[in-house]
Amino acid sequence: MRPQKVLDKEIIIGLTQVFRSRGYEGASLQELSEATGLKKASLYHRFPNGKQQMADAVLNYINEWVNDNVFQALLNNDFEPKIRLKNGLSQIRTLYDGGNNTCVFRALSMQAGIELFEEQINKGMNEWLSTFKKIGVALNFKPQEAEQKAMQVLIEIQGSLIVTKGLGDITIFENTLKNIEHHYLKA
Amino acid sequence: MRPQKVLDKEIIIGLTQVFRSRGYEGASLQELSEATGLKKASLYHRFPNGKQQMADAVLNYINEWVNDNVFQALLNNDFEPKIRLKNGLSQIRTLYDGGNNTCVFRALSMQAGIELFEEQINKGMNEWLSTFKKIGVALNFKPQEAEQKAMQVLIEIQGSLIVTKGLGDITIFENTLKNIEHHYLKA
DNA sequence: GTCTATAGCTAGATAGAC
DNA sequence: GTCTATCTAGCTATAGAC
Repeated sequence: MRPQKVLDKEIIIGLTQVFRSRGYEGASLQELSEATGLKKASLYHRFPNGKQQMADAVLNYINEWVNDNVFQALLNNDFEPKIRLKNGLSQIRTLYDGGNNTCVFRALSMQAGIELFEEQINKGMNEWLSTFKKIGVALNFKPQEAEQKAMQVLIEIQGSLIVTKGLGDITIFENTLKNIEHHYLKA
Repeated sequence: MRPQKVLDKEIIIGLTQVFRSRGYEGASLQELSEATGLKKASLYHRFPNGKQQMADAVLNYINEWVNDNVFQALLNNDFEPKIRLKNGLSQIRTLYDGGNNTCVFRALSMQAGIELFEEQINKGMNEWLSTFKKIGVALNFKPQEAEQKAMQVLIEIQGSLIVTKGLGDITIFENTLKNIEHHYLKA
């Protein structure tokens, strides 16, 4: 693993903004350069394998962020399950900026992207599933029910982000987060 | 409206395949040419405004297909509501080839695409919502419930397609269609 | 480690023969 | 209406000065 200087994180954040909004093919080196404040040649110094390595770093960064924030909140045994769920959903709200951001999985899973990043996207989604299964079990659902609920959560989050974008209405995303909470807590 | 020769439809189908799998920026004129069997210059003869007009035609084509098949099945008063729902979902299965196809709305709603096609995507999604609201009302849900259910359907279809792609498992899409049917018929 | 400059290529788009 | 040939601009990527 490369050593993480302070500046590195700022670069990754810039790359993330571009890839998540434009997708893999839509993200040009020029725009990546502008978003990071590094000239193209400097980006290639940091990422010798070019654009693919940059997108790869973005996926790793988001994966870490989700682990450290979303999953950490959901699994933190200092709180009771209901609170953990609320906190986890709150982190998800932050991750997608209340519905304004698109999901990196979505952005990088069109044809060209999925061919390059299939493994990471696959692994990432499975981690969402297994973590939400755990919170379901903690909330006293049977393992099989918890598994189904986890899949439902993943689908609803992804779907609501697409519909939010298509209709230009972030209340759709917000309502979906509320519905997810209710589905877990009412039964 | 341009006169629709037989060949025109084949061209649109080729364009659709490319745009839906690669997105707007990912679809190159070369690939569009290969998929349609027309050289680039010939494509420009048919679509003087270039790539944007081609994607526009794809959106119109899919919109028509959905109207003639999905919505027609859902609204056809020759059948009772339960049957209409089943038939509509069956058409949706065809539209997305059982989960193998991505949705054109999704493919064309990344940054570059949404800027160009916002209006059509917005309109298209709203037609899904209003049609599914109608089938909900026909199944005796209150208008407000029917509206919520319609939104839920749109979200679940879009989300399941994303997750299906990300996990490479078309049973996810199939299960979602089954769940949608149950949600309408059990209550 | 960052930059300017540029290579090599492919993109979208046109001109003009047939 | 379709084609070959070509234009320009933008792309990813690299060379080499500092």
